[in-house]
Amino acid sequence: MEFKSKIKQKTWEHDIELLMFEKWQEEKLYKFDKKSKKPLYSIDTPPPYVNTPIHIGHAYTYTWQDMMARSRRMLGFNVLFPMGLDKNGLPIEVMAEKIFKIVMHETPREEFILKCKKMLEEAGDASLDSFKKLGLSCNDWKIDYDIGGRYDTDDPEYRKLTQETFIELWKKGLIYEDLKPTNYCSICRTAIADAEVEYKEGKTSLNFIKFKVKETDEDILIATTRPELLCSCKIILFNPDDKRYKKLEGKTAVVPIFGHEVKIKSHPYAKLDFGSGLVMICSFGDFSDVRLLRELSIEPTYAINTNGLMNENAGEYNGLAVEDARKNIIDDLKKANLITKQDQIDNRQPVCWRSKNPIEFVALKEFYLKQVDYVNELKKISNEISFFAPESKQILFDWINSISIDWVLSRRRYYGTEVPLWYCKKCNFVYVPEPGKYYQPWKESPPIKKCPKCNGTEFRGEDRTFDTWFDSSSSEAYILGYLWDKEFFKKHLPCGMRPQGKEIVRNWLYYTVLKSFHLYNKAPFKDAWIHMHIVDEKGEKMSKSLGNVVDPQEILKKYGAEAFRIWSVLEGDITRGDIRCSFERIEGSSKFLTKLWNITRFISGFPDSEQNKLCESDKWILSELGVLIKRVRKDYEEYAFSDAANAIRNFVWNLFASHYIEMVKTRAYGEGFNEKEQEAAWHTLHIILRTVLKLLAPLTPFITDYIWGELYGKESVHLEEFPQAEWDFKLEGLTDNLIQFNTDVWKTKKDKNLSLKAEIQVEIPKDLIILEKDLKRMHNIR
RNA sequence: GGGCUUGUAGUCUAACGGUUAGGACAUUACCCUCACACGGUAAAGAAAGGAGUUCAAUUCUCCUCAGGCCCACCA
Repeated sequence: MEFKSKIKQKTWEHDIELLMFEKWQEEKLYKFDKKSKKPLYSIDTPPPYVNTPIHIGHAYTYTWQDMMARSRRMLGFNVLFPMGLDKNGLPIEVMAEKIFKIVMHETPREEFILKCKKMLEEAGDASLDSFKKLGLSCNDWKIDYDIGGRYDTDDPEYRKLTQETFIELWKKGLIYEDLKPTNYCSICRTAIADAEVEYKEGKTSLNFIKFKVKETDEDILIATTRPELLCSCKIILFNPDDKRYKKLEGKTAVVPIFGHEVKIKSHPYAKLDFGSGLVMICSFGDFSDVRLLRELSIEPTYAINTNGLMNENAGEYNGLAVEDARKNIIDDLKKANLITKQDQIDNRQPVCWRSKNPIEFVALKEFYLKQVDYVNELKKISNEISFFAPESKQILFDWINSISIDWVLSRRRYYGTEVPLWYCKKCNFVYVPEPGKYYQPWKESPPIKKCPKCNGTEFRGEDRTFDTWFDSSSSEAYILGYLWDKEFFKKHLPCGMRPQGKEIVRNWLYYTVLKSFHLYNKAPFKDAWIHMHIVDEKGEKMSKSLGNVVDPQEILKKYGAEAFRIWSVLEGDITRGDIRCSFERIEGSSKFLTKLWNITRFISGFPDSEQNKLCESDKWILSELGVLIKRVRKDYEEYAFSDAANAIRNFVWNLFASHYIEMVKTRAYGEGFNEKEQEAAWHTLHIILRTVLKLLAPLTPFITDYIWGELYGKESVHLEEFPQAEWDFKLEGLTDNLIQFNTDVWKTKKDKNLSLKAEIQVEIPKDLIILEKDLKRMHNIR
């Protein structure tokens, strides 16, 4: 029989990928059916920032999410796999400032917002092009199946949800406004987030200042870089192991110039070998002052105002800029002979990332969400989430354990969700509107005409926005249809899966847990998949400055999505460690696609016949296939796609192609076998191929669907169910000996310099005797 | 500085405390064997260092070293 393949070209050509994708889209292949009776599997995908061109890490992790979606679909779930874009907050504002050369606080709010919107519109779709090319099977609540129908976090609908959660939390009494020390830049005149703080290396003078001990009248030396804060000095600390100062425990010190008295206490924060070993804690010189005063329950005395000037607490330095106050106070201390020494030391000063101005802690009234009181409950709820990999759970717990203050919710920014509140101008009554609408209090009137308390008619709208994580931490509610069908939402919370990077465990994951606890008293998801990072070939972090950034578009263009996908899954598991990106290895992995392609070409030459009288070789490979199916199912259930891919590859290449196909080739051609035997081979070859295509479909959706269409189905392979072994053969025990026997024969022929077709005389081992007929033909055994 | 985490050939990745430490990519040699030279058959190549537990350790414990991540940070 002459070989005639149904498929002409010798390799998989990836040009066809985009056409296939468009066809899937037209057919609405992955349409989300909210009325489906199947159990729901929802994926709370991480919306990437729109302003960054999609990074190789996005390409990789979204591909894995797509594998979750596709495998769960085949396993019988109704899958909700939305795509979102994050369009709130600081990075957007910064980009707008850069592009339009404007400064946010100097631009009218309305105008600034319009500029942000304009910029986002232009950038939005470009970000999604790579996702499309990767073949992601996203779907959405509202849109049937169209990756362009993703959700945006700055959509009025989304912001409505954010505000609704705020209102609910407010009603539960979990939100309060309080005057607390906050990072503040006096040039930008705004509170700034920790993420906006930069550090500047520099020299500064460490001043050794004399204090008096009240009880003993002795002098002690305190080293400080911030003498202008003497007026706000609240306590003096020494290390518990510091023998020099043991005697000072509980005594009182008198602050020079200002004359107020403060306690002296031992505390491990004070270091033995720094300065004099005595440290004064002021309100507030840095983060640790804030932390310590809170820990020691000491009421702060603020010395600096929001305008960056010293206030009335600074006595004669009132009204001076911080720098000037420092100069003056040092002069005064010197005149009074109260400074014994000034050392020049290196230090890192926190500065505003934008103005490079030193940051001060000033008292600002901000909104807080309670969390400190609920740490144990949060841990309990977090324990209900299964982590992949399990070790990643610790990252969340470490963070929960480090929580010491409530969550500062409000920001003095423009492009974010507004805090939905109004204040009565007459009596200061706080009006909280009813949920169900998107409110913009800075430009709208409240939905009431009169103040319920004093009948006043004038209101002031709140002008602050939320921390963007306050938006993000409701993504699970958003995707589960909270806005459109509360019953559905209630029924399906917790969401099936939260996939995300480990670097945002402390905000995105944590805050979502926090809000879900407060609002629904439930864990937000069943599973959390926490990934590490893609690094370059040498294991270095990719960064623009190093010039080692890999653009996924380049890979997609050169090798295609399928090559990228099979590489991403054969290379390793990104939940267990960083993944190195190497073009060479992508090319290497893609050889498997060619192998699969050529196996298909071979099999496609034979009819897909029905046959019940299988030979023993057929039963053997089907036994192995049965083992593979079970294994892959388990791997898919546990998101171990890498393990599954390697198992499939190993089966296809090292068992099926190398041994089974070689064994039955002559039988399939009908040389020396009867028709029944020949048909048994055809039948088995097709069963295996069909099953392998189904097993691979979630990993490599293009090539499998293409082959499926050519050989088997009118309908897509992606509508198939996960395969089951409909046979019960148990011959997998033969495998090791079979491989060994074949290897030995090949080696013998090679050693004797014989062609593989040459006749040879060997003895077939006893346990393989059932395969005798195929083996004899395979090796041309006499 | 504190915490978490990881160290298997040039690279990537496996293996209940007992294996000749398996496989892949790259390398080398031989082979165009009618699905595939993006293939086949072979060859060479590995446990970071040290101590302990054990009859037995790549696997468990500790220390050192080297990465990675997170947090804090010199008053």
